[in-house]
Amino acid sequence: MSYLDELNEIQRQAVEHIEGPLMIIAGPGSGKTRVLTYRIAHLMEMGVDPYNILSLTFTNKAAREMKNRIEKISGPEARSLYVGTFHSVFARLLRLYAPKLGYPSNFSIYDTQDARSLIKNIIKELGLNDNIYKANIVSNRISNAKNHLLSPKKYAANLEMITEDELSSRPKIKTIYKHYARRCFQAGAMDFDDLLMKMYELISEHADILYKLQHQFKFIMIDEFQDTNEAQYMIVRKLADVHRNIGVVGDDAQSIYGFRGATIQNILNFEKEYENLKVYKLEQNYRSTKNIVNIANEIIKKNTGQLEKTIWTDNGEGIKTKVFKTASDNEEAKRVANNLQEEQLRNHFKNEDFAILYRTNAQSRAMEDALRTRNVPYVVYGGMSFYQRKEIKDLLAYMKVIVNPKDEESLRRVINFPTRGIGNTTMQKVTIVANQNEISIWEVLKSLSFYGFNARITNAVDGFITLIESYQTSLGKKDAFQIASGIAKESGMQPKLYDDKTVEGLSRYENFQELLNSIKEFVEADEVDTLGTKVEDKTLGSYLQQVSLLTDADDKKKSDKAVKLMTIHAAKGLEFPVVYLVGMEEELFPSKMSMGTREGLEEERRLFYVAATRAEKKFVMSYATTRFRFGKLIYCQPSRFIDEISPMNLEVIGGLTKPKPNTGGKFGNLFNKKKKRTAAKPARPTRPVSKLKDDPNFKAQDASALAEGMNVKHARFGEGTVMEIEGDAQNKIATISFGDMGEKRILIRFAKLQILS
DNA sequence: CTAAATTACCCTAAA
DNA sequence: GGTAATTTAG
Repeated sequence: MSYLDELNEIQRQAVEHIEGPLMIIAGPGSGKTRVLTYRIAHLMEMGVDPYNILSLTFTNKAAREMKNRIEKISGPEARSLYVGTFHSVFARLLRLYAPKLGYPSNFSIYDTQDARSLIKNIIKELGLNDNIYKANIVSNRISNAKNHLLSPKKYAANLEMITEDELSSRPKIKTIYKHYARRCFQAGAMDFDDLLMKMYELISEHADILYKLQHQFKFIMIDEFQDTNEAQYMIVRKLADVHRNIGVVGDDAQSIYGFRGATIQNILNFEKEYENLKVYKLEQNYRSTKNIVNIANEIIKKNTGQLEKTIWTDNGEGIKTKVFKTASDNEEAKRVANNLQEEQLRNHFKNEDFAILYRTNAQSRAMEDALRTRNVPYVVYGGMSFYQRKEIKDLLAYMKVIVNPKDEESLRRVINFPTRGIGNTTMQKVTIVANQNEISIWEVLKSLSFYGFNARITNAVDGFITLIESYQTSLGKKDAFQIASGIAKESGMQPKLYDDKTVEGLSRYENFQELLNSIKEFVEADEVDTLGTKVEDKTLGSYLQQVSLLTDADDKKKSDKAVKLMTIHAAKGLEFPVVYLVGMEEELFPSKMSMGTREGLEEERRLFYVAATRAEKKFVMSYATTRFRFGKLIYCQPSRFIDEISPMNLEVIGGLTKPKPNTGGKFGNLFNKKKKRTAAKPARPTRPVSKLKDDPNFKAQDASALAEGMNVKHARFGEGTVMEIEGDAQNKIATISFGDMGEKRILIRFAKLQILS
């Protein structure tokens, strides 16, 4: 049992814990994953059947890694382990038992976008004021309810929820929720939160299923326990109720998902609920320098009420953490990029040794620009991810409709894309009919003439239905790739994308092809799915089941040889030799939204704690005194978190960027092919030029731009002045005066004018 | 109905 | 700064 020798005393005790509940409080870098994996390997060594072990994580990546590591120790029998994210494990179980709840077993999964769009429709249909009932406020509310296991009925009867809604003058949310739930049900669809709530319903209402699962999962492990919400905890508690072999691993100081219902109560309850609980505290940090550990400790000390523990390290002192003070967001990005290249030259760090972390996804752009001009390869995680792109969602929607034609959101996406003469008015009428008869949109479409629609529309719709149904009949016979590539062509989607030769169009086509390739891989690969189990089933249904829960952090093709850019949230559980934490400004970090309450602010502090403890060797912070937000310049104060660190741990560096070294070819690489986000907008085919001169905002001075042979297509004044131009003035610099804003030097890029100074 | 042009809106993190 | 929604011209 050589693996036990790699552990320290407490780690070993935790690994050797077999029966009964246990809680591992694991500080950052304390070897938590190692303990988790070794414990599972050890259980198997002690004769526990891997089939009886369930291990839940928050990301697919963590699940996959865990499974691989166990397989290395224990061999192929590890494949029978049930390892996965809460969502993917529950989705898989729900596929088996969905009919018990009245759902089809090939139910669709609605992502946040789908859910929002449906809620928006419902708000409109109910005739509510969409200024008050904003889709994302309502959807957050519903999500919140589900995380607390409140069905529409329970919600309406819940005094607290109702009062809150009334106080915010949104008393109808309960009605919207009711409609939303019914529509999802009719569409045979579950949203992310349903995967939890319906799972709970399933085991609450069906004793036989509960019994079966309780006896299957004799040992249950939960990673990142501090991030579980009520629904997740209640499910697991029920599942573990017979054997009580439940092990949780977590760190209250790293609880950063309060916004999706995570509650520290789960850890506190856990101690009460399980009397013979054994607690193991892993306090030694093997990851970071003393400087970094000190900084993290200093910050977290400001929080009240945490579990008692002291994180310490035997590692070297390390260097002081640098803080860059810069004049603007772009300066900040340049500064970080320059420093990064300096570190590469002087200390031989590689691209993949760096992570740039930020509080909000929008901050990536400046960083991307700076890295791109220096030819430093990078990958951005999160934000507008691959699976959220329109072209990807559209193709997936076709597939989802084939598998589950009742899926309203997917059907809406594709019914008129590419255009086939079925417009908004038609769909509005169809929706009304569907609602009146309490049937799905698909069913209405199937008998349009019965409901009195005219022949032209009926024809168009019939064509669509025939197309979908022809693929439905081959669902059992053809594999996922055959169907996907077939519908891609036959729907006209692929040709349409192919014909678009604009820069964005090319990139869309590339993405589209990439999705098809990945489906091909899914079909051909003798591979494992997100749960790490071998997939024999290569049908479309099987593919869709797993793809709905993928994120771009799961993309194995994302390079290991690049600088990584991500939010702090996305960085949880990861480690990097050098970490830059950018945007250390009040209202950004801590976020303005969170500053109102003590709990909010404390969660931001924990977030800082997570960020700092990602770093092994070097931790660098930066802030800007001005920044563009929503296209507007704002002034920023340094984050209070900087003040909460004693100056002896920091080295503050002010001033402006040094002239950047020209590193063009030297670090050049073929690899960073990523396109500019603000990609070239080739001049549109001639259409009437905007009636700029009729615009009351049009200023005579702008005529100077026209005078230089540029054809102004579109102009936006006031905040963030932008003009779109036609012609070949690109990459030239012009001077234009803007009335009271004074003169501006302007770089004409990609048919857009950008103000330089 | 379709496609371009224009405006409105986002304002934190995500499975 | 970027997209989704709405308005307008064809």
